[in-house]
Amino acid sequence: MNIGEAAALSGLPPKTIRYYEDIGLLRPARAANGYRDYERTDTHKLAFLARARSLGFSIEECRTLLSLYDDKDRASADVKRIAESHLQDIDRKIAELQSMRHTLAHLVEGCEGDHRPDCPILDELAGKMGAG
Amino acid sequence: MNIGEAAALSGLPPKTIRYYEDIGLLRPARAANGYRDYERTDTHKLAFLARARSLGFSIEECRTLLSLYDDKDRASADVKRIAESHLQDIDRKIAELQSMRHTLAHLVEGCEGDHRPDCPILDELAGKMGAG
DNA sequence: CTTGACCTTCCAGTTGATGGAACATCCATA
DNA sequence: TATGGATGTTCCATCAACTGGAAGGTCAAG
Repeated sequence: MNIGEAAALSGLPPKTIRYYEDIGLLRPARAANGYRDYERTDTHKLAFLARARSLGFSIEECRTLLSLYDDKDRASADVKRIAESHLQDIDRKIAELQSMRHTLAHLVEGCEGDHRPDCPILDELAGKMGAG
Repeated sequence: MNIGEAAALSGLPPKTIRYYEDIGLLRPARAANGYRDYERTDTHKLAFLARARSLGFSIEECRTLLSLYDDKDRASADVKRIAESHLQDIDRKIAELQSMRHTLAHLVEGCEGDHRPDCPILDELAGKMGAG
């Protein structure tokens, strides 16, 4: 099938699919006219990639996951290790965002939000830490 | 002062400071020898930028915040609006990450993590949604 | 006068795509 | 058979927000 159909089946835009080919994630066959020619299994792998990416796995992680997916003899522990490491990444990001949220919410609270120019948000961003 | 000292005072690497100049965030004076020449107020602004960036404000938000910082007549409401909108962005990101975390943790839980090739993580990424 | 730390500019690369130009191909219809 | 529109192809540029490195200029100390 052509790239358009593969795109519809996998949920990835054609541009992205070509990009994934560029970086060597998935190389489809070529038809006589030079068009990319995707198999059913290719669209499965593309959908796999779409899902893994949406879960925040990096392209390099996806590359590894895909090779594990292709390897019928791999141990599930290999996959689990990657997933757990990614889980830790996510936890770190959440913690960081929550810390940012905390600080920012505090700044917003202290600001009157009126017509006057006095603004504790700018003051604190500027390093003039006040009472709060 | 030279860029090195401004970097030390603001906490930003010289490369980043030059980049900020490139994109028009902060244009310092130049000394006779062509070196950038920073004032005290410049280093305050650089530190302001460092802090705003570390709180996740985008460069464009920083540009706006900096112009508000410079404008003695601005209303604190203007600043508060930006900060609140950014707070919402953060909340959205946290929610997204937590949803990812949830799904992924569920996958990891279901995986034996042993020598056998059966791996629910890959299965589910592939779209074969099982019992769980 | 040399050494080395610092400064300058410019160009390339990062991540993960996305937009567009210029051109080829295919299919359906007039 | 012509033609027109929807596809497909390649390549190049762009986004955020820097970072690294090359090639060279300047400065202060010894």
